[in-house]
Amino acid sequence: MVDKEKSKGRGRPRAFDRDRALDQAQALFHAQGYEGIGVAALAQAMGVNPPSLYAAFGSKAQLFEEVLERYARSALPVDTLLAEGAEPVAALTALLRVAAAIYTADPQAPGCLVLEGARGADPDAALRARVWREASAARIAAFVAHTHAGKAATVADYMVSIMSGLSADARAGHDVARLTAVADMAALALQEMLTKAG
Amino acid sequence: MVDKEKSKGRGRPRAFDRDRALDQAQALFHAQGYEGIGVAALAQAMGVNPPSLYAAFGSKAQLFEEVLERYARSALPVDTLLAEGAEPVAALTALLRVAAAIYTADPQAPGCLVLEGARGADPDAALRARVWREASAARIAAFVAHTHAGKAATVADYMVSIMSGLSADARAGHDVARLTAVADMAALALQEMLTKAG
DNA sequence: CTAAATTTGTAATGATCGCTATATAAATGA
DNA sequence: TCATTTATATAGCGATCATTACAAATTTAG
Repeated sequence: MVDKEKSKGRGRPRAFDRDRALDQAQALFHAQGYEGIGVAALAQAMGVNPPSLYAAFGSKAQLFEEVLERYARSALPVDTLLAEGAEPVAALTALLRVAAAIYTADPQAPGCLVLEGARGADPDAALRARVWREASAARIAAFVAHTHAGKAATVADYMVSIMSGLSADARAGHDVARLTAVADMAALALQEMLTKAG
Repeated sequence: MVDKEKSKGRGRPRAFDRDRALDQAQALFHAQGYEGIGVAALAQAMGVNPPSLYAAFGSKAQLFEEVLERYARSALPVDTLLAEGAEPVAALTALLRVAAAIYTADPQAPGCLVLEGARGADPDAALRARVWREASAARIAAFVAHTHAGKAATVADYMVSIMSGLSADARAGHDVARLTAVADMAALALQEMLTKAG
């Protein structure tokens, strides 16, 4: 019984582009964090008044959830990098290096929106972000399990932990070279873990 | 010309224990984050009214700074673990394992107060926490430089990044076993980095 | 042309934010 | 004793928080 957006209904038509509004919200959430940006500032950047924001998205937390989903689905090319037949060490190393690049690509939106959101003080926002954090861990674990079933959980934990550290580095202002150096060093552990017996 | 606390002065004596008040503040900041706890709640937990808090500590940000310093000096036994003659791989591995244990020791205060504070949305608090984050990186870099001067900066970056990831894991609710598994896997990269030529 | 439906902008809600003006209480120094 | 100094508690400051009443505007259905 939840109303979904119908392309054409009866009343007054919406005066703003929902996707463009979400783009603006994503930029602000990424730059300032969930708690660092207020609804008034969000609404202004989205070119909308607060009541329209609430009518369209429900609440600040629900807006954040929609932004998180868009980001999680598009930020990292996980499905491309972790294709079924890919060599595990190379694929995971590539994922870390791409993360290092993407986390530093936009100086005004450093780090990973999901991983940073998962650490926020607001329990509602953190919970919603953690859903995607865990989804990413599960995605990596499934990939690793194809070749190293017994190590999948630990390797996935390790990957998410490394990416969380890279995200924090990016937010601390480190540049792509420093992030990449850390990513490459982290890859040494992948090599050891996945190519030696144990 | 900054007034320092004198053990005895003229006026009415302070009615609370400054150190115990800082303990309470540290517990709340650690549990809820700088932005997650308000001055009113801090004052109540410290057994003090807001004006006394401001008279004793200056501001919320300055109180946080004092808490950070206490925490940074006492949370991890860095000076013991990174003693001058210690073997680098073993010492740094031990530091990661101790961090994993400490970050999960108190379920109500998971993670590292400094590393989590350095990530907050409040620029004032984040800046003050980043001072200690960088101090830790410098401390580790100096230790590594004794034996591997050319790799000190990258290894220090790596260590801080790993610890930041472990702190995020702790805040996500992972237990000490999962954190330790990640720490041990991260140690494989230390072994590779510091015992092979390059 | 009218009624129902939906979005719009204006303006305000109560709550909480960090912080402080004010007056009183309690200590010391003269 | 009495002025000075410092800490105390009460109470409230303006600002901002997420959220929403409300009425005017704009659409389609009948």
